Amino acid sequence: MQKLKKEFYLQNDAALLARMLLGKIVVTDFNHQYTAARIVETEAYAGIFDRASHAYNGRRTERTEIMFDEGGIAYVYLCYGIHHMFNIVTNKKNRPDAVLIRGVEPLHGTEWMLSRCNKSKMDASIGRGPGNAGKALGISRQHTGRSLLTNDFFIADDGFEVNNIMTGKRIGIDYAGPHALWLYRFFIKDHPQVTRHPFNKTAIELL
DNA sequence: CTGACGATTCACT
DNA sequence: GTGAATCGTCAGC
Repeated sequence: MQKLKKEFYLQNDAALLARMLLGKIVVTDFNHQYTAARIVETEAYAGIFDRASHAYNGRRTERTEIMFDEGGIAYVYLCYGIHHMFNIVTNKKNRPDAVLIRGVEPLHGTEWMLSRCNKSKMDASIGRGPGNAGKALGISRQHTGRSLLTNDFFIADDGFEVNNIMTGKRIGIDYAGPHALWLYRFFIKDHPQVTRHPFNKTAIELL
């Protein structure tokens, strides 16, 4: 299992990175609670020209400043006062791109995931949806800005080959107007940890 | 300081 | 498909 290097995160095509992150493994080992899960659904948020992005039009705030930093760190923010959304910051400094991790397949440390999700046995909801994915991995707002090149928080490649990649419209960004039509969501076809949504029906398979 | 809202989830009809 | 939960963030005054 190979930890992704800094150069990977510095690439400038957020959509391509979102697609390449499918099949990779998120590893967290906070407080000696080792958990690992395979990424099965992502969304790209592409810099200052993307109306769906928090960094649209170059908006810098205390919260979004982290997106303007160099790739290879986490951007985690609170949504609806409940859900901690885990993003991977990409691209060079002052190019505020990010990839939202929307779904993961649990691989290791399922006992920790169960306790974090207040469940007694595994089911498809563990890791499904951006809120649940971060929750299962123990990622919360306090991890925003954290490097993904450390030993307790990183992304790895185990050589797994993803076959059926689908792409479609991003979810929950109606406010983005025409940019809501961009095919910036990527997921593994028919995977149990992929968000159930009407957009899945209009998604198309990549060759 | 205030009000409106959100890159969601879950239970329920 | 509909609606409530819940609070940090942000723009505006």
